[in-house]
Amino acid sequence: MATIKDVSRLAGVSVATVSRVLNQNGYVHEDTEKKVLNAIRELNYIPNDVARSLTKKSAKMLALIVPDITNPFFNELARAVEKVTQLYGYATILCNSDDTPANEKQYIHALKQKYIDGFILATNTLSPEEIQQLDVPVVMLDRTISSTIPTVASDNREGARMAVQFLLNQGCRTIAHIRGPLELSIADERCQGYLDEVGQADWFQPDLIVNGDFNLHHAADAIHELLDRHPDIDGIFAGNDIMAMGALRAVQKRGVAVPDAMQIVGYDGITLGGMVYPELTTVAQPIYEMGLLAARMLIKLIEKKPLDVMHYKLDVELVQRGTTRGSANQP
Amino acid sequence: MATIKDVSRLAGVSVATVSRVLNQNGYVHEDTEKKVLNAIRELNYIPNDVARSLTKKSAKMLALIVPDITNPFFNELARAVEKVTQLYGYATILCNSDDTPANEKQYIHALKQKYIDGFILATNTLSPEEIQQLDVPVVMLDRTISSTIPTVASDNREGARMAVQFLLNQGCRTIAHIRGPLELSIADERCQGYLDEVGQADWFQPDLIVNGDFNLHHAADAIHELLDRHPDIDGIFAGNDIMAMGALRAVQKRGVAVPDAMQIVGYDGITLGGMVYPELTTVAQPIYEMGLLAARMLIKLIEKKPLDVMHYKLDVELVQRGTTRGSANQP
DNA sequence: CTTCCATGTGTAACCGGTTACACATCGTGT
DNA sequence: ACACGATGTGTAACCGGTTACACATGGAAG
Repeated sequence: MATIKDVSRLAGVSVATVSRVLNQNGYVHEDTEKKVLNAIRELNYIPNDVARSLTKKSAKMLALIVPDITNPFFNELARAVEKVTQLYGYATILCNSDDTPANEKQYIHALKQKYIDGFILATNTLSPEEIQQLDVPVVMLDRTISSTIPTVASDNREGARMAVQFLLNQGCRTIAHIRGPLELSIADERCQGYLDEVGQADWFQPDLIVNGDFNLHHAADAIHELLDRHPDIDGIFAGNDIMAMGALRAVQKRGVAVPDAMQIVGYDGITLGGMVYPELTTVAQPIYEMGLLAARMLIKLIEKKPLDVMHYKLDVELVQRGTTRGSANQP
Repeated sequence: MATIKDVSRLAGVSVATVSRVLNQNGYVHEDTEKKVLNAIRELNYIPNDVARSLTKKSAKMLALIVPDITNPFFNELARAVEKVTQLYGYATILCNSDDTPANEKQYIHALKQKYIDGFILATNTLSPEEIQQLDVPVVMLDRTISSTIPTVASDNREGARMAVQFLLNQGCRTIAHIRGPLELSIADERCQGYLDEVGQADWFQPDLIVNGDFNLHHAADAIHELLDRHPDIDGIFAGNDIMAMGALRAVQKRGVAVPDAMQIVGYDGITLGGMVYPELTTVAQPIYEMGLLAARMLIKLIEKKPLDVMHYKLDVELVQRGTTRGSANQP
C-alpha cells in the first residue's frame, strides 16, 4: 500500500502539499496539484483512514444500537440507516443491546475508543442524563425521552386513534387492545390513542387492555386469555404488528373467522405484515424514511450543520388489508 | 481522555513500560506493574483503539456483507455474528450489498482502508479469484464457491431430499418445486435433492420446477401459473421459507386447504415460518449456529490460529408443522 | 519604492500508541 | 572471580496521516 510519503516523493513535493491536495484546503498551485494527482493515480494511492482518524479524532463511523436486529421493525430501520451512511462515506456498526443497559454502555464506551462519530439509539435503556454525559452526537429513533435529544418518531397517539376509529367504522362493538411494554413511551402513546377513542364508550372496561410485551407469543397467549374472559370482543388493536400477528394466529387457532367475526389492526407496517394470510391491516409508520431521516440528522449533527427540526413526528397511514372488512379489501 | 503518557508520568515509568503492562508482554517487575495498574485505575485510562490500530494494522473489526439485512435469514445470521464478535472484542460492520458486485467491492476497499480484519460474505457476487486477491481473511457463509475459501453451509442436497421424501411419505402424488435463482449454488443443490427423489417418478415432468427467485411474490405468481397448468399438484417443496410462504398464500387465496389438499415444505427454518398460520413445515438450517461458526472461524483465521475444518456442512432438520399432515402436527 | 497581503510550499511537531534496541542489574554456573 | 543469560526499563523511531509555523514569492496599494 502506497503512503502519502511515496506520493510526495514521486510528485517531488512535501507530504504537506499532498495532504493539501487531498483535503482541498490551503493554497496549492494548479501545476503542483496536477503533479500530485498524477502521482496518486500512478501509485493507486488511497489515504489511510486509520491514520487520518487519529489526528481528526473521527473514524467516519456511526453505530446503530437496536434491541434485536432480528425484529423486522429494526432491520428495516437498519437497512435505511446503512444506506445513508454508505452514501455519506460513513460505515455503520451494528449493535444488539438486548435491551440491557450494561450491554449498551459497554458498546458505547468501546466504540468511543474507536473515535466513533455518533450513535443512533433505537433503544430506551439509557436515561437522558446518561446520554447527555456521553458527549457524542446521538439521535433517538422511535423512542422519545428528552426534548434536548434529537428524535425521529411517528405520531403514535394519532395513529392509534386512526386504527381504533377505523375498527369502529367497520362495525366493531367491543375492541380490545394489546399494548406494548409498560416502560415504553411509544406503547403508552398508542394505548392513550386507543383510550381517546373508546375510553368513554359504554362497553369499555379497563381489562380490555392487556400487555403483550411487543412479543408474538405473549400476545397470542394474552389474546387467548382475553377471549376466554370476553367472548364478545370483535375487534383488536395491537400495539405493533408482531403482536397483531400473534393475535391473528390465536384467533385463527380458535376457529374464529378473520375478518368476518374478528377484525384486527396492527401498528408499524412491517413488510412481514403483508406476508401472512390474511394480510395484516395496520397503521404503517414510514419505517424506512424514519431510518433515513435519523441517519441524515446524525450526520448533520456530526458535521456541525444546523438541524432545521429537532423532533420529527412523522405521519402514519392506515393500510387496509385482509384482517379488516374494508372496501379496498383483498382477503 | 487520559493517554498512555499521562499514565507513565503518574506511575513514574516510561510509556514503554506502560505498554508492556497493557499488552502483557516483555519483562515488567511486579512492583512496577502495580504502580502502573494503579495509575491506570486512577486516571480511568483506556487505551486508544485508533492509535493501536495504526501500528497493529488491525482495527478489531470485521464486516458482514449480506444482500439484504431485511431478509430474515440474514438478520438471524447477523445476530449470531454480532454476538460472537462482541464476545471476542471485535466490532461488526454491517453491509447490504444488494447483490451488486460493485457495491460489494466498494465496501471491501473502503473497509480495508480502516484496517478491517476480515469479512464474512453471505453473498455470491465475487469470484474466488477476486476474493483471493483481496488479501484479507474471508469466510463464505451459505454459499460455497471455492475449496480454498473457508465456508459454512448446510447440507442442501440432503435437506432437500428429506423434504421431498417426507412429502412422499405423507401421501403426496405430484410434487412441485419452486427453486431459487439459477446462479446460486445452494438453489441448485436443493433442486438437485428434489430431483434425486422424484426425477425418476412416472408422474415427474420438468415443468414441475419453477423459479421463484427466493422471493415471496415471484413465488406466489409462479405457483398460480403452475397450478393452472397442473391442477393435480398436491405437494410443494420450496427452495426457501420465503417462497414457501408465498406459495402458502397463493394456495390459500385459491381456496385450497392446507395441509388437507396441499402440503408445503420450505427450507431455512427462519423464525418467520412459525409466525404464519398454519405454521410452515420446513427443513431447518441451524442459522444461528452457522453465524456463530462463521464468526468464530473468521476470528481464528484473523488470529492465525489453525482451522480444524475448512468447510462446514451442517446437518439440517425437518421441522414438521402445520403445512403438512404429520403426526406431531399442530395445525 | 516601500509595505502588505495573498499565494505557494516545506519542516517538523503531533495524534497515541508499539516495539527494536540499548543499557543496566542480578543470579548462577564454572 | 568472571562470563553469560534472564530480567527490567528507558529512548527513540515508527505507524500514516494533519497542520501550525516559517519562509519564500509576487502583485497591488499607498
